[in-house]
Amino acid sequence: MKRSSYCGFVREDSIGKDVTVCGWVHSRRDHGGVIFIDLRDRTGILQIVFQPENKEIFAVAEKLRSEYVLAVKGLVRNRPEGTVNPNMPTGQVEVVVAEIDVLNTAPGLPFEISDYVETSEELRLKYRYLDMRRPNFQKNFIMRHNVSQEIRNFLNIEGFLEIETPFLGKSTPEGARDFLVPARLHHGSFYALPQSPQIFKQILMVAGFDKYYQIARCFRDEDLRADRQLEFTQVDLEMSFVEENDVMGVIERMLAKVFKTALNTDVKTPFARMPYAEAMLRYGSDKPDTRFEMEIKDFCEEFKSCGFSVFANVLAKGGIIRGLCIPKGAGFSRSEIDGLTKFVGEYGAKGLAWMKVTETGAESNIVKYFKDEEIKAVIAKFGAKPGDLIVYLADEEKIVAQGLGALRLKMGKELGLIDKNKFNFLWVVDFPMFEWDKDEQRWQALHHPFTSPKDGEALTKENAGNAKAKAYDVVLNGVELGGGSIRIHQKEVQKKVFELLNITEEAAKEKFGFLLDALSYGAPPHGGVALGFDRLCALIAGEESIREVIAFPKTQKALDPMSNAPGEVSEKQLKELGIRVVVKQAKN
RNA sequence: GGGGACGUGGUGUAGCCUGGUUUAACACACUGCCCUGUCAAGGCAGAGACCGCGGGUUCAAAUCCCGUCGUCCCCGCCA
Repeated sequence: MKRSSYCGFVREDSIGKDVTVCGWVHSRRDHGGVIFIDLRDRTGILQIVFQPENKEIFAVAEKLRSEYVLAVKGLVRNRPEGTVNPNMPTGQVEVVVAEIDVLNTAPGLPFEISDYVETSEELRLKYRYLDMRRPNFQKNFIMRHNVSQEIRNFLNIEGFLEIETPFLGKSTPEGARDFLVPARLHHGSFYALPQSPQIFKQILMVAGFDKYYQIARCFRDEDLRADRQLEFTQVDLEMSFVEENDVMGVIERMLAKVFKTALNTDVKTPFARMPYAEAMLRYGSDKPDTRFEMEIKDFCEEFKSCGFSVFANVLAKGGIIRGLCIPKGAGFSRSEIDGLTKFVGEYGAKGLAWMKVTETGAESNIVKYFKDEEIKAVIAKFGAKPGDLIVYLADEEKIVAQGLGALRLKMGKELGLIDKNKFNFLWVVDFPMFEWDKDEQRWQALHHPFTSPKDGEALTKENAGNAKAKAYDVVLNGVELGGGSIRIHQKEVQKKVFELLNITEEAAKEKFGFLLDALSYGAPPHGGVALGFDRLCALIAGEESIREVIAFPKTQKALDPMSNAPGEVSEKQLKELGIRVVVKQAKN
């Protein structure tokens, strides 16, 4: 039997015609005299009917079980009056089976294939081929395909060229841990899988390809999270003879197109823009979720001469005091507030000061240390109402911002302040060039070492902390969708940046001398951006984890329960690679 | 490297705090039978777990303690 239609495509216009459909038995409803089967393929579910008049076929139908694979031929007809199912796209019609081929059978399943039943992550990954049969999952993957095609179409029309860059490259000194691949022909040497196509795409600009893109797999050997996998996909692009606005404009138009196609949502362009410093102050994050207010406020001024020694000491040491007003939080119990304290402790905060706003002022165990006008100033700054809870962190700026930022998000979620139907796009701009690494006592590139400073920035040790970069991150609903920058195209500027980063000339030459060489041969001004494609798809699908939009992801411990990767290899393989010692992890 | 949550028939959970009256309960799935219009079908009957694994406490452990393994979330890390 040759398939004439997908299940999901059999609609009213097929009524009166014969169709042949193929698929899996999604469910079977045996009424004794009539048997219904929901036949499922990637396009949807179609009801097929077996009636007892056709004894031979009816006997076959009685033996069908979940996930058997069928080909059936029959007449499409309107369902009898009163039996139309308005919840199904194909609910108006049904196929009366005249011929059937049972193409395959299946044993009892390890879990139900249903959008209604949650199964443990491990089982789902072990039987990923069954997990992926779930209609929601299929929908996610069809969406992912459509989004990637929309991106390709858009970029093609805008004049971008798709060019592939190598997976086997050279290990780079900064950034994430590389995956290494031993070189069989050069014992003792290793290729590295790319963390991103960054250097290659810049060299493509030097080569004159002007507008490049690639939907590229990237690899980072770091610990996994709900939004991080060892390998992930980036929409990577780079352009020549452009400035920040040009690159940002491409991304805005592209994302607007994608959201229109995928969700029929109109995205307003241009996106809002917020300087990095403002994002850190108001939201305690470089990827603010602006779907709800509850902003952080600074109280260094209000408390500069307060009588609370904890605050005074922090200020004296150059720290800061900021606070958050939790609406109706005064009802929190002491242990709930202890929970909040523990929560901000994860971000390095040593404590959490708090006061409950009352009709007359505020109350808590520390209120006595403050003057009335200090408390009034705080309440006025927040516009706080009686019944609200105000919490403060006092510490070095990074800890305060991160702690309150995380607390803001947690409270926003728990208090239901977030409108899930909103898509708030935002550019975070004016990033600093460098960030001081306390542990290593040196400047680190906030973005990457090829990021151009703003015009006229002095690249001196004294100004390193103030220098701003031509860098931009695109944020959606508190998720960092991607980021990019205008790159350094002049050798002299690059040299200065390396100096500040403490990368010696030799080290720079050794690690990416080929990029520096390339830049010296007439590099055009250029810049680009990379978007996390998995994160984008997860947001569109409304999924919390990118695993829901990746076909074969790894577990949190970086394992694949289906293939059992990673696995041991033979002595012979190791010998060929010139690897002599196998270090096995000790049992304890 | 660190913190937290979870682990009970095939699946999802309850029971665990306050150990014994649990022959470990419920729902879904599964098997058989009934049923000619269901669609997360319905009815009846049935099979199926010694409670992740190891050790300890106790007269007695799914329940308390220690360890271990696995899954997830978070911090660190991810330029």
